[in-house]
Amino acid sequence: MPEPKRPKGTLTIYDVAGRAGVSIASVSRVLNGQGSPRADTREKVMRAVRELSFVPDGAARALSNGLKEVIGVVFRRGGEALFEGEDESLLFMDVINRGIEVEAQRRGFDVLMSSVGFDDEDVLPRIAAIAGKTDGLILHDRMLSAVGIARLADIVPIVTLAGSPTRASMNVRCDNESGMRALVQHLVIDHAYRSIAYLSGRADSPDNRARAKVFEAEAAAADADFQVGAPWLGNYSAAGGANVIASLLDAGTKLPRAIVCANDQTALGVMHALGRRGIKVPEEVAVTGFDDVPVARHLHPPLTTVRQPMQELGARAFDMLYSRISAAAGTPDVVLPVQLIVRESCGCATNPASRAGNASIARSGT
Amino acid sequence: MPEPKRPKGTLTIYDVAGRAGVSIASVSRVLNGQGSPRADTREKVMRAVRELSFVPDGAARALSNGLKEVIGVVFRRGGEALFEGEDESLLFMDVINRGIEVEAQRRGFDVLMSSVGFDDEDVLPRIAAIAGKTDGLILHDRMLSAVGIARLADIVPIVTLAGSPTRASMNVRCDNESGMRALVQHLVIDHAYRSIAYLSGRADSPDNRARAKVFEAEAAAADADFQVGAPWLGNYSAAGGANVIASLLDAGTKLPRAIVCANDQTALGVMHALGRRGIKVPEEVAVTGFDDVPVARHLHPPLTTVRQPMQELGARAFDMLYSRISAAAGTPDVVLPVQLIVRESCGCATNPASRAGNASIARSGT
DNA sequence: CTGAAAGCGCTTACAG
DNA sequence: CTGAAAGCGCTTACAG
Repeated sequence: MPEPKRPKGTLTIYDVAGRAGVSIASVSRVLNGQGSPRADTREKVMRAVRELSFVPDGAARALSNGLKEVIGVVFRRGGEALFEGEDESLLFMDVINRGIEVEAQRRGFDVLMSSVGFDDEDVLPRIAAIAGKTDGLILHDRMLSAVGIARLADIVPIVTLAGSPTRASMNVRCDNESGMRALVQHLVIDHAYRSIAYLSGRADSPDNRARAKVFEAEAAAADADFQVGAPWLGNYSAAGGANVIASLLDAGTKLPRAIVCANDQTALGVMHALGRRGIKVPEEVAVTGFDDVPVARHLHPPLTTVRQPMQELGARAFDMLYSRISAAAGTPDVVLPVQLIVRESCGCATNPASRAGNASIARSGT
Repeated sequence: MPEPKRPKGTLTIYDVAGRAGVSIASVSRVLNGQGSPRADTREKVMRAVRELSFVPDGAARALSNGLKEVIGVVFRRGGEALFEGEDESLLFMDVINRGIEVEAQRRGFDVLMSSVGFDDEDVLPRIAAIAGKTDGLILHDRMLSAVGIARLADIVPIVTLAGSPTRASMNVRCDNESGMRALVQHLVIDHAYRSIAYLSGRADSPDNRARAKVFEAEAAAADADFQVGAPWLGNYSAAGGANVIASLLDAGTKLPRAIVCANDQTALGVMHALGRRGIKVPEEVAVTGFDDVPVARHLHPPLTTVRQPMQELGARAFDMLYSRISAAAGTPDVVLPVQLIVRESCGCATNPASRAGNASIARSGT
């Protein structure tokens, strides 16, 4: 006997119960593996579920048991004009998000991915709406003020990325200090460069501040000439890096022997700007990045940088959120180790046998 | 007077109503802009909402009005062993997903991103669970059989990507036919290559079948020697492409003058394999891709390929789903135009003034 | 314009 | 083990 197809087909647990000849409570128990339903009860229910292709409504479920099994991830998108060679998809956020998603899946959680524009002013209402649809939030770098975080933290647990923990929220970040220390030491000690500059990221970024601080300390410790601040202010974008170089060159400034960029994107812009002026990297000016984005190994020369475990960063962020959701516990502050990746843009030698693609050995120029 | 902080803090619309001295209906109306609440009613409600940092629960809302304002996106992740230089983040899925998300946001929808492993067998239950949490589904290439789609389509509207529409689902895809036609004609006519092969993608992929078919037709029409099938079976991965070349070379086979790869990833693997054997691209063998992934312009030589409007593909997919959700209407089948991107791997000349990064002009080798 | 009340589709004590 | 019933936090006719 064909089923009387309901027009707007919302099949409910009542339909299943009716067809199986049991109560809705039994259907629910079978579906969720609660209690110990009798074998034949289970059979009847499963058959009805199969025949009807029944799928329980997530909203009803969430409302009933207070768990949506969804977390939200919020990040900034676009904003800076795209620079040639700079593609949004090389942004490391994607890798972090992938890490979050994979880990979430292990726990049966799904992930609401939501981006907000770089210049959007009042993002709190938007993030609040997401909070209402989820059990917890992971916020990428510089999404919300401490006040905004505190306000939302009353609604759902929050983990921030590359920030710092607050009274109300947890944080995961990478060990900028060790990474920058290794990088600067490589330049001023291994390569013995005596003049060196730090081309910054956004001034308000905690990552940037941490990197700048260690840069100064290590350069000073090695007694190298170093430059930071005023003319060297970038914004994490390739265009920002390129602009700084262009301005300095236009002003007739002599460049230092090595330029430490706040991130890979900036380094990309710097290398491009140097290339346009015919300045050779690394022969005349060495350039380094930070992040190890996928394209870093494909640059000319391949970029020396610091690799952050981005996928793990995402996974850890989810773990922290999950333990907070399920157990109201969780470490508030986690710092992940990083790794110096020596390629060629720092001036290191080349392995002519290998094409681009290796971690620490790659061929420079031709 | 300090609020008596509820331990597990779930603030509800009742709390707001109480504080504002109105009914929950009024709170709801103010919050949703329904009806015409009096100015002072609105005031009182908004103040209470602000003071309490109230955020309505998405699950309750969804259950009540039958709209979750969430759509699901499902795609395959990982699987193929990563090849050097091949990074997951260059997969074009990310770009498509970005397109979906941006468009969804315009409508106030959020996006549940969910990946399943490449080799996961029984994905239907997992996708069904996602269907239960959303108002509609966008399925990337080859996620579900027609039967699986039909089953889920009773629950939520479905848009597939790069497939074909079914009685129950809609589809968006790019115009493989025109793209491949332009590409092959460029090789056999503009470059006058007389021998040419198609290194395929996964045999079960609709995109692959469409591309293969046009390849054959155009090569035959130009009276060129062409090879397809048996030894030329790839799987869309760089490793797959490299393996085909290695096997052919090991078997002493003479390669054709040009190799048309099913996608950019495959071309990446092919170029790498050729490089290892000292075979020059494009001087000895020309290689082309399909997709125009971000890294394509950074290869050596820059890859000639066909650009698909991936971001727009995603946006259109959402639009189709949205009109189906909100109006029960929607075109079931959309085909988007593509563009031939001529760089250097096909044998085209170079513009020495520009470094990598331009669309159709870039410098080959050194 | 506003409030009391029903209902959205589940889960889960509570009896039996 | 199983069923009747309450309740999760909203929205929305329906009266007033």
